[in-house]
Amino acid sequence: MTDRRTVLGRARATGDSAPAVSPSVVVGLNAVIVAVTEEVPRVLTVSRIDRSLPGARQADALPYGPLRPEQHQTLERGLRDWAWQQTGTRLGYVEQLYTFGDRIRDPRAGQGGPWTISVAYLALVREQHLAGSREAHWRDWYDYFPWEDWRWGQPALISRVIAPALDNWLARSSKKAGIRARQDRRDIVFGLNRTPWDAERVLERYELLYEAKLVGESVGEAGQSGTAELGRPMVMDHRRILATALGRLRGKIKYRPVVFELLPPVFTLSRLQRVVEALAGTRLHKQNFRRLVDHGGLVEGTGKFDEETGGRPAELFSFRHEVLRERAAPGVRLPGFQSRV
Amino acid sequence: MTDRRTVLGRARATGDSAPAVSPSVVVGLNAVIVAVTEEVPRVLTVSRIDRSLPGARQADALPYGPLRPEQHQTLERGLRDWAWQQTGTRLGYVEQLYTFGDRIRDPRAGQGGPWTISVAYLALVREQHLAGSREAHWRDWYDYFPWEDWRWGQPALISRVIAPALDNWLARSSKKAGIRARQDRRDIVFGLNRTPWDAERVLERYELLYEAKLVGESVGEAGQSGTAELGRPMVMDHRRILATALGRLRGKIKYRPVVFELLPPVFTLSRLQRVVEALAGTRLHKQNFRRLVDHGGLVEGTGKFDEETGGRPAELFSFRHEVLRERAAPGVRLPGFQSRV
DNA sequence: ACCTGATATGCTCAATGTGAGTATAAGGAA
DNA sequence: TTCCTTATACTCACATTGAGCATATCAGGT
Repeated sequence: MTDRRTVLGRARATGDSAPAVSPSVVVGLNAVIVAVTEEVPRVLTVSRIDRSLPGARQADALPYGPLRPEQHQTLERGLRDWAWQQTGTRLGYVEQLYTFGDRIRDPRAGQGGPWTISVAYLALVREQHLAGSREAHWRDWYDYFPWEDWRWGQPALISRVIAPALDNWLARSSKKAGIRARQDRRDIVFGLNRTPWDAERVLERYELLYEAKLVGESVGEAGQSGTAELGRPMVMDHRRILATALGRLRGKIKYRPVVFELLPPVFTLSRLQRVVEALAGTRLHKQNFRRLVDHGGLVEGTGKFDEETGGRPAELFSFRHEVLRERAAPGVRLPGFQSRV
Repeated sequence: MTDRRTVLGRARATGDSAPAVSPSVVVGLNAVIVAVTEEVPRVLTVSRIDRSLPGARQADALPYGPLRPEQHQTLERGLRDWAWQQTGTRLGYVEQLYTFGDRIRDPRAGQGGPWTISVAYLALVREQHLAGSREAHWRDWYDYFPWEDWRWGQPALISRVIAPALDNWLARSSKKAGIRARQDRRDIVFGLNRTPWDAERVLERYELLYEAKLVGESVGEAGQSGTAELGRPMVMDHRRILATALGRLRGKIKYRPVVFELLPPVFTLSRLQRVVEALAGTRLHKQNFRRLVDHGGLVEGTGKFDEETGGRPAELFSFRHEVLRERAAPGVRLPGFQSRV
């Protein structure tokens, strides 16, 4: 108690009144820039050298840069700046995701070494060409998380690789109770043993694989079996950030009309549905989906038609901005899905 | 283009490979610690000197402290540490809220002055006595946001003070279109003109009042009319952080069983309902509420009864932890409410 | 013992929303 | 024309929700 009081005094002197400068903290800004082209959701990455890999190999990274206090007005503007400089992309819709700050995230930082805390953002853009940047690439985000795409049924990878590997992992627990706990966790996050698949648990799934040392980032120097299949690795903890973004986006489309940030001003309902399906990683019931967005006032027909469908021409729709005023929290709820088309 | 490339080169050299130290960034940790006692939701605050106020007056602040890289293992642990030192409270459930980082948030920081970015957390604790701390206080959070409590109908404050003041504000806009836009915004966030009240828009409401210079923090030196009524002010941007926390919590109780963090292990359904109502700021239909939590598998009866009710004794219930395994995202959905009891 | 007032708990019913399927429309290609 | 494809309309059973009525069980007063 006395001790607490003492420290409290210090806190007041240094912390609140005149913050002591802690020069060893670097604030990084990371951007998860998402677009959907055709049926595939993409994320914009740059190639970087990953010093934590043996031989300092090249690997994918998210556009990243440190906050420059003397230059950036706000965190978000700093982020837009870095995204523009590194990928040539002007961001539209941007939302803050999460701030990552474990010391362990950067292996270069030892005890007392420089901390990097990273403020990660999610940005949604319309599909576009890159202005000839050689180091920036649009990549299918399911390259990083192949187990997340259930549009063609449960990915074979899960039963073939992940489930056995996790069986192995849970057997490595010493106590009976520990095994039981690991079993539960595996079933919940991967939807095994008659537990339903929850599309939003992207981060939990990645972190479980990380803990079980099944993804490249956690394998370490020696290398281990079965990692190449489990998705393309990224620099440092960038895949964790990407997983956070994916999970958040999957949750958000259900209660906010953010999908339209990824679409041109006019679109067919089929195209809208394909974009939602690409993000959610599941199939939706077509008729019910139309009923939902149409009846729900999210879109309105333009009277024009798309002749390119190869069947009956589809009407072109546009987003009804007025819903934002009418309804409290409109989004594209996900009605039942069929894992087979 | 050439310019972009050039800067890009710099970015690689300094930003990614060996981050340049930006010594003028201080990372602060803020805690919004929430408990519910009886019918009132409370937040734990400390008294601090606010240099932005004339005469450097005392004002309420959130427990706050700078991240100490040499001492704190993770951001969250740093936060728990500060909360413990400043309020004597050990935190249980903790979740990251948002990272605030505008330069303008700290008026001491001029151009090139020290930036403070603040990582804010939401913590839920059970009601408890403070261990005799003289500067920490539990306060009714509706003291800060008196317009947010609709449990006894629409607060008189809204029609008496806020609506007229906002009428004044929208008339101050120069253009016709600007007035129309302000009108829409006012109606949406405050549920005026037959727009429904959306309990989650706490931050939007506070920011609107801030912009309209109706809350203490934005009035400035001169002082202005009608600010004392519009809630207790806080230091710097802490009330904005608090608004963020309240909105987030109101949203979260609907889809995650977090309310139980605020309750003892056993409780009556009435008490559970009163806690939810206190957070949501609205009344719920009693019978439907029980049907929801009971039928939904969130709670289970213990067979014991609370005799203190003053009527028929109420059964004591406890949280069913198994529900986390069974259902994807269980929460206490808010069925219809009656603004009058 | 009986009434009153309080709270708890059980049950009904209509309205709405959701999952899943069938039917029809309108294009192109064989 | 027929077949194939995609779009769009409609139906129907079932679950969920909003709202209210009815009954149960206590305390306290008469």
